Amino acid sequence: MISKPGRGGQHPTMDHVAAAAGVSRATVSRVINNAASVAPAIRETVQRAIASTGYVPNVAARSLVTRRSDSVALVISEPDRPDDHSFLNRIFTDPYFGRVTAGATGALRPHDVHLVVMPAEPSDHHQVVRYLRQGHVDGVLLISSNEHDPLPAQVHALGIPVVLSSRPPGPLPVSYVDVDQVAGAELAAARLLSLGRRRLATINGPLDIPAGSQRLDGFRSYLRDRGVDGVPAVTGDFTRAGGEAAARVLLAADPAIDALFVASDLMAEGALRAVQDHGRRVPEDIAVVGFDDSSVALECRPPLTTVRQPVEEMAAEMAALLMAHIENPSRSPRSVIFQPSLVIRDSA
Amino acid sequence: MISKPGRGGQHPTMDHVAAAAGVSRATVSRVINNAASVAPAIRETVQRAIASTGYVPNVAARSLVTRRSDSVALVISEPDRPDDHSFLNRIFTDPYFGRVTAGATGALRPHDVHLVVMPAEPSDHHQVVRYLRQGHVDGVLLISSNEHDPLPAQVHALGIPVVLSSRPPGPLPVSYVDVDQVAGAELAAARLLSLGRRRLATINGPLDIPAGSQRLDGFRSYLRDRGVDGVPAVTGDFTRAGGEAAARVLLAADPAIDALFVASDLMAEGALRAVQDHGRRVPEDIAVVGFDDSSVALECRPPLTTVRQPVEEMAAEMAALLMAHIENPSRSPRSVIFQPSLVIRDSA
DNA sequence: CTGAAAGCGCTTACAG
DNA sequence: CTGAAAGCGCTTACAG
Repeated sequence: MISKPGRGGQHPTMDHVAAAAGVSRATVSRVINNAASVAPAIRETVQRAIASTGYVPNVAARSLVTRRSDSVALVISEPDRPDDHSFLNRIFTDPYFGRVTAGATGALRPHDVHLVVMPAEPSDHHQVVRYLRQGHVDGVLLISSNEHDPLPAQVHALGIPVVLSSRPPGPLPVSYVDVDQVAGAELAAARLLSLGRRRLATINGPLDIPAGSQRLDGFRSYLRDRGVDGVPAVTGDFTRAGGEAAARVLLAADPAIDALFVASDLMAEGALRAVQDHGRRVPEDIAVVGFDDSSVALECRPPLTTVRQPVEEMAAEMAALLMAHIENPSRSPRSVIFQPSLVIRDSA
Repeated sequence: MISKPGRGGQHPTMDHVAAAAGVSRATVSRVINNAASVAPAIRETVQRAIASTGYVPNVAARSLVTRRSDSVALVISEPDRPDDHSFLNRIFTDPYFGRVTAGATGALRPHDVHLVVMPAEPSDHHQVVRYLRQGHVDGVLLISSNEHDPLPAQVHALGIPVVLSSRPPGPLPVSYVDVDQVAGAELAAARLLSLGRRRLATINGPLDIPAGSQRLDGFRSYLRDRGVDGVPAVTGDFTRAGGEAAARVLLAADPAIDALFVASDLMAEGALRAVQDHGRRVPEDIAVVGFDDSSVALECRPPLTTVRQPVEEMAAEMAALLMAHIENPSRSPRSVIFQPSLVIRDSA
């Protein structure tokens, strides 16, 4: 007894089907893989045999020879935080990552490729790399925003197809998808200016991640070019609580600000609260523009005017690029940059 | 320096390691799988050979003989909705499913088992079943709340180990994890009564799912036993918008209600808005109790008093049960019921 | 404690 | 268009 029979009885193998159809195993394989060269009559016989035996291919055996697993990893590489009670919880309840997962899943489905979602704190990197090396997946979608994250380079060194969610830190010949961060910040600045606001402030994301620094730079330099200088900025951590705290700091320093650009909707939701707790109305006293157009923008009171980032589409594009690289490993890396747009609601 | 296996380059196999270590392939296999019977000196030699060759086992080959994939599916079976612009989006940004995913991922990690997350609308059932039959995974965690969902029975019929997130509809010999829904509703009712409220109302979940009907029944019968009858109820769909709409209906019917039990925090957040839009204060005019203790409970204004359901722990327990069933397929199915608790914050 | 050998269930050149 | 045969890279009874 080499191995115990499969749960629920023996599964039929390709040999059973071949016997039932009176053909060779090779022919059954060709029918299953839609090889062109099977005679219609035989194809039909085989299909009937497949149906009658209830045959389902064994994926391990197939993978062993094709060297394809038909699955792909979505690695979400995020720094851990001192106050992180639960890293996994933060990742899996974050609306941004949720949208990414939804977009990637949807795009992969027509390819019959499945997604293994792997949140990765720095301490998990080793495990992730080992997993990828073992050939569990055909490629990886790597969500990494931190400039100093070593994972993109490590994954690339594995020689496994990979697509990043933003420009790689340093010269890595790897495909990536991004949104034009600067253009997005400019859209926000222009809106606030057009509303006649001149006492602007901003809550930016962490400066060691491009989405943080580029949105800040874009916002400030657009304003500077139009004569608005010295715009105060406080750094938040892309969480609701971080946005709320940052807004308090800003309000304490200058209670008279009349406009606020917040680098994410989640932070904007927190900021809205701080502003309102401070007794100021939105948008009458302070106009607020967020970034992302995630579902929280609609849940805010008032509904948030925000810079829309088509996250699901971007994730779908990442998946499409990855599939192309898997299909053709010598394909040149390329980047796809999405243009953001302004969604005007009630907050500005 | 280990030579990296370039694109198209050969990964070393077990034979390479065996040759490098001067032993047989079988011995290398034993070292890798921690078989007890390897002499320490040989074990060490083999380990050095593994390191120097950069060998990593091929998982497909291993799976083919062990019949284990070391991954598990998390199937989230949900009805689609007429107004569902994006099913995937709804699933992946739902805080409840996020907590489930986090809990399961964390519990599986020590087993070195990975999670394939599969949202499944009714139209996807066929695909899901096929995926499971192909042996991609060793077992399935099935999140299904709808009483008429055929998937639990279908998956069970596959003979693959499965653990459900609630009592199966009908007599299915399958393990499941649940929270004591009735006890939770009673906790809410008792709290509201203890606050002196007598004009109570409730927003319940869909009645064709146990979490919907049991919370409603538990709430009403607890009150009835204490002389409070005819409590109005409106059904919501467990979304924020659904809760808001339901609260409006309730308020229109009886503007004088002084307490509200809402069957999920997400719906409670919506209800809070409707109540406040209606010019009524929480908790002064209307006390509100939610259900779940998800992160949104803390984000509400005021922070929500709610019935805590330890979702992450429950998901971890599901994972533990599943691993046990995989390890020992003849293990008897069992159910594990968690007791809810009341978390008192500001809304009641 | 270790090795030779069989076998897991497929796919795919290679002939015919 | 079809089949016989080799081979993918492992694990594991079986002998020694």
